Amino acid sequence: MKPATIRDVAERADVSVASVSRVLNGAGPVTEATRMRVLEAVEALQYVPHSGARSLSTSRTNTIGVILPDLYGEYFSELIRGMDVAARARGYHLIVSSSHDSADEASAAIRSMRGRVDGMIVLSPHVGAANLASGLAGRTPILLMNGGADVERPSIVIDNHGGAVAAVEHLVALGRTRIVHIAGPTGNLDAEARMAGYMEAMARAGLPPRVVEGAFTKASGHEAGESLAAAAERPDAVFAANDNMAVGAMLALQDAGLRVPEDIAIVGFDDIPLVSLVRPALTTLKINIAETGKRALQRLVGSIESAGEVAAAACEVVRPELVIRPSSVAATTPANRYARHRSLATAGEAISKGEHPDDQV
Amino acid sequence: MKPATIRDVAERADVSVASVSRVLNGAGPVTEATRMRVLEAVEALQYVPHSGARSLSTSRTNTIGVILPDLYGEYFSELIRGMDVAARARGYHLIVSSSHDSADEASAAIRSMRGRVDGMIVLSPHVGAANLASGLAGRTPILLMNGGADVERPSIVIDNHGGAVAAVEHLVALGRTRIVHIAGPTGNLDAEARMAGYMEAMARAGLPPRVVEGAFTKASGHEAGESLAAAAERPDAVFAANDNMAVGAMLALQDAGLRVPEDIAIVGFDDIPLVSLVRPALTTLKINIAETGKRALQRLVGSIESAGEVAAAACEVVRPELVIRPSSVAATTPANRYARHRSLATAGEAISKGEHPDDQV
DNA sequence: CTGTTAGCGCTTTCAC
DNA sequence: GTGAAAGCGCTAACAG
Repeated sequence: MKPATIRDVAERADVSVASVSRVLNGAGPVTEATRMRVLEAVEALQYVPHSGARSLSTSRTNTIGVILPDLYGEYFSELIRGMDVAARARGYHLIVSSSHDSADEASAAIRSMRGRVDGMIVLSPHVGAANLASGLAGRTPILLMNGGADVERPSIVIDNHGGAVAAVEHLVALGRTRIVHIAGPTGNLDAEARMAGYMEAMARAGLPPRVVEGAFTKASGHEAGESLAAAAERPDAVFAANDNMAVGAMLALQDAGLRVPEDIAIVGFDDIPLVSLVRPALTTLKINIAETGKRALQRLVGSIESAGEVAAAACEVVRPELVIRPSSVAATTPANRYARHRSLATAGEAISKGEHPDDQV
Repeated sequence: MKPATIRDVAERADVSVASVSRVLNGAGPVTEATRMRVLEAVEALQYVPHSGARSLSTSRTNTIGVILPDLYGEYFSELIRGMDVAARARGYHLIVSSSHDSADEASAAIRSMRGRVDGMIVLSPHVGAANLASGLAGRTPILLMNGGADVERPSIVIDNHGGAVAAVEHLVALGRTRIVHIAGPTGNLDAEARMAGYMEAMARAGLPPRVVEGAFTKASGHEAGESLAAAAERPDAVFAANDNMAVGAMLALQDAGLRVPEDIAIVGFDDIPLVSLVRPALTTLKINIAETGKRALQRLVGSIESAGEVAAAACEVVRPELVIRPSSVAATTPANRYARHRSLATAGEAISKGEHPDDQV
């Protein structure tokens, strides 16, 4: 008892498969009479077109693939959410593939998507432009989001350098002088650009740079925080390469008895939803993550549908915005309990405003 | 300059397409000689099989669809992460579809997956067993995770009732008597079961129930918290139907000047990563979310590959585990600063242990 | 307006 | 061992 095919429908409606196809796709002329007959047959047979077969003949899958290095944390889920919204609005499906530990795995994943997607968005830092150029994806349109400003192909990059500079300048303006950077993993282009921005801004401010390693994870931030707390010369500010590490570091520092921001100010990067829920809420460089994902998908679909026209193979830059929260600037009122209230109010506000529209189980 | 097809490879290797297929699939006998020739041609032509076409002839897509109501927050991202891990381990792709506001939309999404997936995991609360039964998905194997313990078809459900009872009993054991429940959205089976558990446990304890509405979102929890803080008779404990609402409520209550857990204890449900990062960390009913997602995928794939054998159409139950954190039980030491330390240490511990393996940008 | 037919790219009997 | 050919389900010319 297999599902009905277009042929079954044609038979039952006593028309040709072509007519059925026409009716179903709203393409081509059809009498109202046949139209009805077809629809009735479709109904009776519970017919649903086989999209795989359709793809084969149209060579369009209405699916776009997303290659991620990982699926942990809010950064990626926000990104996917944005993409999903845009995709569904344009009638596309999303096929996600993550956890590629090596360049080989990522390549394999990309390859395995051929014939399955109309284009893909690639975030894997392992996948260099070289890999892609080597025909990995064949003629499949690709949009890069892996931090490398690639002038040759469509991509979206964050202005990491500018963001980092803004972070440091903010801390310097606050009078902090011993500003440490918790770096992201080496090899990650976003991480490296943030570090470069930090170095440059520090140099410009005439301050000695100090970098401790991190891996973009909360755990690595926590470790970094512990080492800083135990260090001989304690910093008075931390600029972490992403929010996860900033949160991890903050917990470790607080754990060590330091007050944030009085003893040590903290600035993160990304503005994941989490940062406005921790205490104190984190100052960070805000990227509208979901919006960026949405934008990425729109651009990709645009270039797919314009089918090779002006491919607008440009590199779009997203400029993060400094959002100041209590982790760097204590409330204006000196009294400590007021500071606390201030911080809570801030977070509360973010929530009720629906800034991060929220989760459902 | 279109991508090479199997025919191109056959031509170049001077063999038949059948042989190419055999070599590539490792099926059927082939001389080492032709084998080499084929592989060489594949290499030269950068040939990658068109999975769409393969699907059409094998009627297997190696893709499973995931229908979600939403994509907000950590619950779903953790779930997807678990599924993705399991999927990739078994050679499957994941196609996600979310944001279905209505039953119709969800149905359409399910239907549009026909011919595209080998099976699907459905979480949309809108999709009742009835809809599914009416052939929506045709013969496509489905695994339900929408809270309804459906004995007739494969599903995974959380023991919401038991979890809720455990939550209330925990609070009662702590001596709390004015325990309020922040409920999830009506119509959501998980939410309703949690509420029922709450009611039963309260009755059993001889305590008057008191329920305030919520919607599983942080914002709704925040609102609920505000109303509770302003209420005439202030509760001394809150059991929220999920962690998001618990966190939202906690922020509102703290905002209103209440101390957690001294003035009011809070218990959530789910154990999303976030809850061990807020202050105080939240007591909650832990579901190993990623693990559950992994399990769901494994079961589905199992039933797909056993192709109708003992379909094990059972309803599997996941029992949440009460994890006690400082939001319900203050540290043993009376001094306040110690309590603070305790709470931080707890969270720090969770991080460094890699309980929530973490994010990368 | 409608039916016929030729593929889309691959797998898979079934002969040779 | 290998090749020829028949589809998988659908769309898209091209005739009628």
